[in-house]
Amino acid sequence: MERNRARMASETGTIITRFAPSPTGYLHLGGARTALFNWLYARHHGGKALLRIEDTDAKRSTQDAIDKIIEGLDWLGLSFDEEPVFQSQRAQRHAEVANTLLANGHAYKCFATPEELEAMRAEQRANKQPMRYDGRWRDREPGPEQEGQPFTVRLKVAKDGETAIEDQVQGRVTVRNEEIDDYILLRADGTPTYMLAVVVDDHDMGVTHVIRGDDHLNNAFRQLPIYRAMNAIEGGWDDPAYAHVPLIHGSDGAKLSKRHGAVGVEAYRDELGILPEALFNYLLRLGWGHGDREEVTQDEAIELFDLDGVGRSPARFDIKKLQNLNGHYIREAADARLAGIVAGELAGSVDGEIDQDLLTRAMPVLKTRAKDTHELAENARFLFAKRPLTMTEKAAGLLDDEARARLAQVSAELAGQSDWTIEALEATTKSLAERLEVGLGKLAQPLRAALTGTTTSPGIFDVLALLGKEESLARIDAQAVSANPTQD
RNA sequence: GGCCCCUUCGUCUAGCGGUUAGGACGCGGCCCUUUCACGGCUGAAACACGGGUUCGAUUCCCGUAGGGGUCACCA
Repeated sequence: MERNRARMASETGTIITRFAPSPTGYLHLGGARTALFNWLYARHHGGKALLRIEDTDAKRSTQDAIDKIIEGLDWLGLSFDEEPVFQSQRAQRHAEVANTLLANGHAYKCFATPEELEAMRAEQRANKQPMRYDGRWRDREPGPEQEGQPFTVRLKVAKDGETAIEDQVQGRVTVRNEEIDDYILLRADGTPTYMLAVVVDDHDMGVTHVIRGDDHLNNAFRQLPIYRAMNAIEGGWDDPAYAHVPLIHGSDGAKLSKRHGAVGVEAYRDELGILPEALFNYLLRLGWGHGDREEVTQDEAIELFDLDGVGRSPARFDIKKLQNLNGHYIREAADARLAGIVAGELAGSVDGEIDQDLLTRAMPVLKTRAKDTHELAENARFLFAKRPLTMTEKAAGLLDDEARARLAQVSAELAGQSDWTIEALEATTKSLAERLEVGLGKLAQPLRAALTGTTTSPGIFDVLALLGKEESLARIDAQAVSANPTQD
């Protein structure tokens, strides 16, 4: 695959990005945004967005995590090109590159034991020296005593000069080469380290733009020497372009933790009732801006997104803004789709069948009143309530004798109503209020309590129309006579 | 601790030498109104600090402070 694709990419100028999560948990917000930016950059430039699962740590990687990540990406509407690459399956190729490096003098064998290295670090720590490998095997030939001993393969990094990258987000960043130690490429058991694997995989996959969290910024300076060494040896290993995106912090400014956001994206759907397009939009605006644009659809995002719109400072996660955006997208969403979601959420906690058609018809007046799908479902619950309705405390308090008497009058009036439409119902009720010389509220609030069991709901005429004449009158009549007649 | 990055309203951001420093969320007020929302109008709210450069700095440079990241035979 490898070289062909790499060559093809550089020759055609096709932009190739990749999202490379390690499947040790779920797809959290930070990962989702990194995935989003990679995806958008590729789509905007007509390139390819690839997915690579960095599962080389067998102890921590699980199939469940892999499924969760892919599900999460899918839910957000991010579809990647080609089948995902599993890093664990490429160990041989990684070793091959390490050996090429070794054979060409760009890497060397190190026989230091883990214990020895730990002692070295302890000493550096005690002397307040920077902690890094001291190069003790860099220029040393193994003697007879090393015969048959385990060794690691380390990259031979230039000791003088400096390395600079033109980061697409952070700008020019320079690090002195002495800061970069001869890190391990191949472990004593012959398996590749992450640092080697990313470079080899990115190269072989033809990745032209490495867009990732800026916790990897320092890694760029460690990874670049591999590209340069391989380029010197066999050519075709051009430096990729880098874009290090600032991390997302919790609302308290600290690193994202389980407390605030380091949960899988599916939790936003299941626990917070968030729509994928809302999270998509929110994530996009977290760290990226385009003038005054706030509400951006997926298609618009593809059109507008570019790396120069990405900010350099870390952003805090703000649930309030996400919820506001979610409310916006709920109002935009198709009624039938929302009805489907709500039916799913209500299933099991509602007696009898859930009439999705009724739900769909109710959606236009329901969706302006919810900022998440849970709230939407709760607000729809009255549609399926069974008589006698359970009253909230406020609703019960509202239904005093006077209110009940009014309900009886309304019932009598509405019983003769043949045209059960919002307009007709409104006209009838208003004229009744006028005749009784009371404000409409005096009739509407008791009606609301009787019809929904609560004091807040969509417009009362909408409710009447939705419930239909028979059910409406039944609910009204159930409350029109005092449930607890005064004993006198 | 070494190295690297960051710093405009509480939060997300626009700004790319000269602006009444703009928008959005949140917050306050008003309007709409049968409740709750939605919607509309409106108000309070920011250039971290100190030096430079410049006729002029939010904007460019250098410090300081604060925040973050990273220093494994993890990824």
